Amino acid sequence: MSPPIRRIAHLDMDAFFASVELLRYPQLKGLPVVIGGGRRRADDELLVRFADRPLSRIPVEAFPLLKDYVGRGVITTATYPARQFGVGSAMGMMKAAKLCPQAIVLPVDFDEVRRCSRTFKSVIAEIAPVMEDRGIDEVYIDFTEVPGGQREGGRVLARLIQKSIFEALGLTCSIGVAPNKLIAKMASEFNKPNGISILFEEDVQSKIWPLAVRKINGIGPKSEAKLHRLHLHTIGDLAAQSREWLVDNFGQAYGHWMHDAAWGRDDRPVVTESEPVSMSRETTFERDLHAVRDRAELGAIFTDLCTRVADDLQRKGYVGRTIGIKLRYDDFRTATRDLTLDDYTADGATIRKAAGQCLKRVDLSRKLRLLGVRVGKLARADAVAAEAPAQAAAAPLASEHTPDLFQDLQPAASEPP
DNA sequence: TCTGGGGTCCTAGGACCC
DNA sequence: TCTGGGGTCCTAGGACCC
Repeated sequence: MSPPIRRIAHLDMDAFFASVELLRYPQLKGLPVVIGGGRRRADDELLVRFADRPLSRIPVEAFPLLKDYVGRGVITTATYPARQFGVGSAMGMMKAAKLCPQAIVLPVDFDEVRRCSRTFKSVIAEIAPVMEDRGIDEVYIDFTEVPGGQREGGRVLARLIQKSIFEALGLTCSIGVAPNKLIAKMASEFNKPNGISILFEEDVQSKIWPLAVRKINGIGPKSEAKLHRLHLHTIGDLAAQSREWLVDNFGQAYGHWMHDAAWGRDDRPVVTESEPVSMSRETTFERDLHAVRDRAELGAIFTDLCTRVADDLQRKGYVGRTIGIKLRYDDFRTATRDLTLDDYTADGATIRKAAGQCLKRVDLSRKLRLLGVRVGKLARADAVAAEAPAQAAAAPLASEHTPDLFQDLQPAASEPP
């Protein structure tokens, strides 16, 4: 018997956030629906107005429309009918409203989406345990050693997984099965929605090379633009370049990676467990704020962000040593500052104090549109407590700060730019 | 009317140590 | 005193992904 051939699957839930909403509002099936944007639930009013009937009986005409949307949000997902109009993920809501004003807008229901995410992943794990989490709606699965994983190149197992997820949730997904993660990821897009695509090594030339370079997971808008300037458009164009030429133009690491990617080579394993590196909270304001003129408001937001990161750390059992801030100016430039402490912390006041130090080192004369707080260099709280019990116990800083203020930033803000 | 929020990884310079 | 290096940590920014 010959050894099993490596078969890796990539599974992507179809229009996940939107599909989850359609479970609740089946009357919207087949219509252009867009998820995302608002801070406030756009359907709140609906739920009050039609409190007397089941959600599935709320008339379609009553739903909020994209043309009435105001705010700074972006689209998280669009249903396939909405995509027909050119609306897509990460697009600003205002731009989308121009393309498809009649689309229905619904906010993200994170709790429900997370619940569905856990369910579909546990359904997969029961069938094929070597699974890598790639975010809320995607996973890689190693089919190689799964009984039946080799049949028809993986198609039989992929079908079983699709069917099991549909039975558990009523949601569809698309699956690509290929010799590695890189090709599987591209393959999963071939037959969307509710599709399966099986690729082998020998298909790279015919199925992968004609695709745009941007289809490679790892080539983003910047690299795409640079490749276009060099007159390279397809993955085949990329594969035709020598390794040396790519290294000369894109650097050691990226150049070698690009060459391998273009030839469909990728030996990354499917990783079933990983530890977080950082945790952060950030928020874009409803209107741009000024460090001095809107001091009180900013101070409250800043303290709240620190508190929320601290809660996240404590809830998940982590502590961190590097505290950082991020701000985005009204012209969309981004600045970050960070500070590494001697001791690990998950304490809101300690984080607030360190973040306040960071704030003093950044230009605050321009208006801000976003503020964020990050904690990095994470370690498990129990591991650190076991190593240094005396330090972990002491937390004398909690009362040092009044809860409002952005007062740390006043001196720097009053200096000339 | 521009462009969310949560992440990871890489690069590059300077400090500091051996 | 000069010259040369290697290694690690810290910091800032940026590309990319979901």
